[in-house]
Amino acid sequence: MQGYNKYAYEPFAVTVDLAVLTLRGAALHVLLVERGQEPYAGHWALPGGFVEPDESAETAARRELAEETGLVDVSGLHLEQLRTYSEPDRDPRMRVVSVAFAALLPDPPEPHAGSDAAQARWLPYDSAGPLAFDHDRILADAHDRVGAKLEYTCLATAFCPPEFTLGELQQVYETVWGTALDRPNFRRKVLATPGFVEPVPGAARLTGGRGKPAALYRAGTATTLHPPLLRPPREGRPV
Amino acid sequence: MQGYNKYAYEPFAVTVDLAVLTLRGAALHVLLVERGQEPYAGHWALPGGFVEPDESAETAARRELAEETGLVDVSGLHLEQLRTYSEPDRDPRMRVVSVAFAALLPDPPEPHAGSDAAQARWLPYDSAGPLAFDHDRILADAHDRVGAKLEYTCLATAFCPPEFTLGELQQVYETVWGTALDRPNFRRKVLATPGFVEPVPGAARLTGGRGKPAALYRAGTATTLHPPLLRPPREGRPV
DNA sequence: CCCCTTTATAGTCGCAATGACTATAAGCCT
DNA sequence: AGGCTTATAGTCATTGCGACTATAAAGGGG
Repeated sequence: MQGYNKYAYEPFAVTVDLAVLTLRGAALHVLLVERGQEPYAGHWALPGGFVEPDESAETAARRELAEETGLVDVSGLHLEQLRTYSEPDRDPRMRVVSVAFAALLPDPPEPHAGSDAAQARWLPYDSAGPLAFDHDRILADAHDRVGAKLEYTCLATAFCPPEFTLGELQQVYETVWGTALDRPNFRRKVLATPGFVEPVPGAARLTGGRGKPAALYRAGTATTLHPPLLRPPREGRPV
Repeated sequence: MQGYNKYAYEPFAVTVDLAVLTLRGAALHVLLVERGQEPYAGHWALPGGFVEPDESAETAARRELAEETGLVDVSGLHLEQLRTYSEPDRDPRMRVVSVAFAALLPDPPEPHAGSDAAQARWLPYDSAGPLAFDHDRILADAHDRVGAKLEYTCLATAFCPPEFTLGELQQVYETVWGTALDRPNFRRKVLATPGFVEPVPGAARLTGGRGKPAALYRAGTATTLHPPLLRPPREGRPV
């Protein structure tokens, strides 16, 4: 970066790509848009767009998130920069460097088609088939990152509405990790971690359907979990 | 990213910035270059440079790493993408988006001045004063990331030469975290983690200086630590 | 040459965290 | 009413880990 001038560099297009994740029932879903143009016309892709001259990648990502989901207020949503994808051939048309983000939503709204008139919808993570460009890789990286951060941060509450039950919180872990957790142990662990969740004071209870009504909790003030909530170790792991 | 054309976007300059970290004795050091030109002439900055048209950010970072350190073979060094810094005003001259990397070196070579004829040297992390641009932030983020990854990955061996003693490995943790660790407990934990380190078969021993010679180990095949090696919790942490 | 310092390694003890499990409570459904 | 479902309370044994003691193997200074 010493002594460069305006003409010493090659200009790049800079975009953001978003892996917008949410839980629908017991399945992880991702927001995808259908491409209308070549390349990859007819393929599904992650939503995204260009970073404009006066905004940062974070600002651009939040703007795109609002546009694609149709949500009015996205200020409270968790948005996390994943990494930047810059392989020279990742877009066949031109040199595009993309800053990827993961966004976590509690209650998924029905998406409306973006300004580009492309179709947008939620697809289950497992059946999000081959995506355009390197978006399969980005989506997998998003999943890995979120799964890892569940272990040692309070990220799971970002998937939950403002007030939630411990069962819903456990469902987040089980869905993202793809493993079942013991309910009493999960409960003990969460409640023993200071600042993870705090009970809603009024004896508020929510009855969603069957079974005994559960107590409601809010996200606490802590951001990290000490000690972490480790996922059960995989069986076929190298010894 | 639907239906853009060549002229629908604003071109950006894309650079890489490197936080090259190493251990000298018992202190964490970072490789810095002195800027010769405005802005921030005379200030220290992280090494870096432009991404060229035919290379990815990772390739550019490894190329810059070789140039700045003078090392011939940087293929075995750990290079990790941190995040991308894209605030519109982070460079007063023009719009520059920078992909930041952390690089970990075992034995620090004496740096030679880069092609820009700027001065380059190792500085202790703690006395790496105010840096140019947003490089203070980048350096702090690199330190945070490395400290966190020591907990749940085998990253510490990236600071060590091919063969090392457990005392040297412990020194990595103590230096990066800034805390003292109990030696027998550290040893027990490391040896109990399958794949973290493996003993050098020949009864090889290294006598660096005083004390009983220590057994030598190599980095194992594992990449993650299960369960993690947690750093001692800070005292004044919110309850 | 002996002792002292330094570092490595072995092992002990007790508490805290956790996995596996049982039991009870409180709602809905038929 | 009885059974199903989910929430919550608690038990028990094992593991992990922090704190600590002890022994071994080197070098250095009188």
